[in-house]
Amino acid sequence: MTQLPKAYDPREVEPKWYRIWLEHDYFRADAADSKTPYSISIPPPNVTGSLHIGHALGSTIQDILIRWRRMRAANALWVPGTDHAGISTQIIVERVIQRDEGKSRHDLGREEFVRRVRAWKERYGHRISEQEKALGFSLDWSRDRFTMDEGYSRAVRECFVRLHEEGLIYKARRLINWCASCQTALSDLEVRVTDEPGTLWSIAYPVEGSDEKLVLATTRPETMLGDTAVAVHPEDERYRHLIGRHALLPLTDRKIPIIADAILVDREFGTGVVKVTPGHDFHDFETGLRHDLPQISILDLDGRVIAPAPEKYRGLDVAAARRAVLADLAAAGLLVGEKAHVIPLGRCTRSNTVVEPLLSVQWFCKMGGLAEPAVAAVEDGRIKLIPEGWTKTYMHWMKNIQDWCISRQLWWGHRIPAWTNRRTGELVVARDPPTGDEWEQDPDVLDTWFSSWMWPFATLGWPEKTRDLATFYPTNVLVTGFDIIFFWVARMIMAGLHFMKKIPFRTVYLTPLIVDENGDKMSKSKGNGIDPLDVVHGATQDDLVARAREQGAPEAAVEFIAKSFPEGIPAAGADALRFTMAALSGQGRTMRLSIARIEGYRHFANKIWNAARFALMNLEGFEPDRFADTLREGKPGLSLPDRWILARLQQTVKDVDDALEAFRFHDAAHALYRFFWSELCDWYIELAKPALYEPSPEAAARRRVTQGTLAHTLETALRLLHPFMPFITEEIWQQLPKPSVAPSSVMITAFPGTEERFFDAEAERQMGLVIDVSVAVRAIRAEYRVPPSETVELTIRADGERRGILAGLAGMVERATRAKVTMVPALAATKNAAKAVVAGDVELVVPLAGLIDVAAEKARLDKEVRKADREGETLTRKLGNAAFVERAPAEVVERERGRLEEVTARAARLRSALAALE
RNA sequence: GGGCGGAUAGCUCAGCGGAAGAGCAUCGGCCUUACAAGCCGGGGGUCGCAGGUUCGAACCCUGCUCCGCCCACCA
Repeated sequence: MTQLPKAYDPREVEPKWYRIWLEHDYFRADAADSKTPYSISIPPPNVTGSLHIGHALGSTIQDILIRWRRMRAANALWVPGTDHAGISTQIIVERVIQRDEGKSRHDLGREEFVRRVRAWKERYGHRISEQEKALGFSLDWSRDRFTMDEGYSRAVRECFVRLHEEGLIYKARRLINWCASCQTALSDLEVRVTDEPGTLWSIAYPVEGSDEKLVLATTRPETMLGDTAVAVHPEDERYRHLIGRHALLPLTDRKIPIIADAILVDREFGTGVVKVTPGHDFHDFETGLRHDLPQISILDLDGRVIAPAPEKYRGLDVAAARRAVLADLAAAGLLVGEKAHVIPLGRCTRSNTVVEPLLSVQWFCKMGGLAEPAVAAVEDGRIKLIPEGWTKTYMHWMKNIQDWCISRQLWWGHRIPAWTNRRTGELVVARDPPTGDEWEQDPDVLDTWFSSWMWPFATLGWPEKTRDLATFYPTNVLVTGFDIIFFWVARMIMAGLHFMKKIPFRTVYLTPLIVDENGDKMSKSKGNGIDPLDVVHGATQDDLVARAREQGAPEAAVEFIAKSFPEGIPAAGADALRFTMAALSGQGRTMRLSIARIEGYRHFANKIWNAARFALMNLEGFEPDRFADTLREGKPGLSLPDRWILARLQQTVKDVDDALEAFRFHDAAHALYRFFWSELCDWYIELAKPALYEPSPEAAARRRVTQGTLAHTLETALRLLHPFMPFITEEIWQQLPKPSVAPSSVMITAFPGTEERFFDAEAERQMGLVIDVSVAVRAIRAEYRVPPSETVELTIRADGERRGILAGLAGMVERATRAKVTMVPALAATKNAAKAVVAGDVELVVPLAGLIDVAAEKARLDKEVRKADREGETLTRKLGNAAFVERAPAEVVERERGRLEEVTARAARLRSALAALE
């Protein structure tokens, strides 16, 4: 038999098996296979980034599903890939070039810059797949996709052109969110609104041809230079007479109309008057449309004041312009109030720059019509969101969806397939460039999400009618974070239904957000993030600090890292990390992760390892084929522990399968953990030892059956565990003696199915009795500090059936408690003994001459009596309640009666034991 | 302003209508020939607060208090 090392070391085992799995092409799916397809497309990570622990969570869950289904004979396909991630990639590369060469992207020029980003992608793109391999993910690498590879780019153009042909994509001058630092338009979703302290100024606008002044409040006085109206409420008596007249816009020579607009004014600050700046405020933009007002832009793309604002302000940035305007208003006596005010301020989610609403010509996609079928698909249950609570969030957003600004003023991305004729100004949207020199392509690129919303079908070959598409679309599950429900999930549903006429996936499983031990979101700038590879391979404190510095983390983050990991991170292996992910996945919306937790499951891996070591050391002479036949014939020669562990195993198979079916990964993980550790290791293996160690020829049959049960149980458990812990299960499984028909890898074996015939209530009842008795005796031993090496006398008094059962199982109790058991029909009174009562009226007596402190023993028994009495009282009261007996289900009443009987018997036995001490 | 989560043992969380649970931490005893990354045993909770429904509530309903997230002309 093979000798395994004493402690499990994943470092060599894991890469070895991944290599072998790849060599055998086990991850590859065949679209022509007749098995039921089961497919998942991985949410593509940013190609220039590296996986963080959140990816590890989502992908572990996907791999569990894929491996489980593959073992359940599905044609399982998991599509890998990466995303070009427009803005964030461009920013990263720009920053690096600036740092290393002191050049901006404009210094390099568009073509060269894009070439550089591609080179960057080539250099770092492998990092993600290396991480995914280290974590054991069974992705079909032959189908690896990138959102800017050639085929995908074609799909994006096709999508754009079709939507344009259908009139769903249009170009318009609109107010959009502009980030002056990224120099691009942003969608609403890329703007984060926060409440920030600001000031509310009151300004007086003189009324033309009158001494009256209109006082209005604003948090953005500089935008007054772009005002094109003043609005009052139509019902407001104070101003009704001014409607239709004009106000003299201070600091300018313009006069602007006084209009009535209930919608706008209702929302304002209570003065009853509102300035209207359609070029710089979303509400005002709408108001401007309602009243046909001119739209004036007084800021350029860098956020500097431009004409038609008066000459003296031009060139100032927003802050400077604000100071100048306020000073001039004050000088003119028109600044009449100022107070602190909290204002909601939009900031760019990438650069944190304050976002400026700017008038700009952009491409938009009409969403209303696309959203309708996507709402219906979720409403009628064709697509299910898990946890269900997210459905409402999805619905709300979808039912109020706005048109989507899809153009971005970036260089990295899918360039918009639209060309303008330099001579005629004609605009052409087409799959391919028009011929001739006079055509100039739109300089803008598409929002990244405009390519990723096609992910589930574009990765399978769309727009071609591929075999993959026919077989694997729709995919079965989407596993992703809830933070991108709007960005991505909702849009994929819309795109899938629009282009494929079919939902893109049946189930959306939304993972929790991983936060640190303090509940803070993990981020590079804080330094509280955990790199999955550090968990897998381990890292010293110095490693962690050095790498953080190298990646340009702020000094505060470096300090945080040094403080958080004084001992570094111990190598836990991929399996332990994966199991942790599964076990913690049920934690609502956030999931706190700490190294200590992962270590707990590393211990579990070691436990599995050692159980296997034990088995392999004791399976000599075992013949798997023969035992397989034996099991098929029934359960001949199986001992109680054999029958019991096989029953528990079946229960676990059922629990795990049910849990996976219901996407309850934590339930599955806990069922496995409990079974393996608390049942297989703590009880079965311990009770199996005598049979395994017994060398005599007479015991050979017994030994063979025990070996068989142990091997069978372990092998089945490994298959159950495989989706969670693929490496260690493979390593052990390969070494276990198996029936000759077993395939070449555990990953292509059949996932265990529930076999009803192994359920065994009687075995569970009997083992329950052994366990109860053993636990009680161990407690006595511990209480009186009996040295573990010392054998104690144990007298058991039980009646009827229990007497028979326990007499038969005395050997097991002896083994579990290091006792010598004597069964008696009646107890003799003794003061030099500790007593306990279990299972109603089974009495246990452990004589401990010289060790018993009568007072202490009395106190111990008294405590037990009181506990039993309390329980008895509750039950008596409950059963004395006529309403309960009448209305509660009969089986509940029956159970409570049984409990009362049990507790009453126990109390009586304990009392007499107590009396014997008097 | 609105919506959605959460509040259960020292910590992190399961349980979501019929006996309060797990892991970690803690305390005590053990190097017992698979495993000290281990084994055995113990302590620890008016299940956020107040009402209600029910024979029965940690669980369902109503209100309240804290904490977190999301949306914000649309909630």
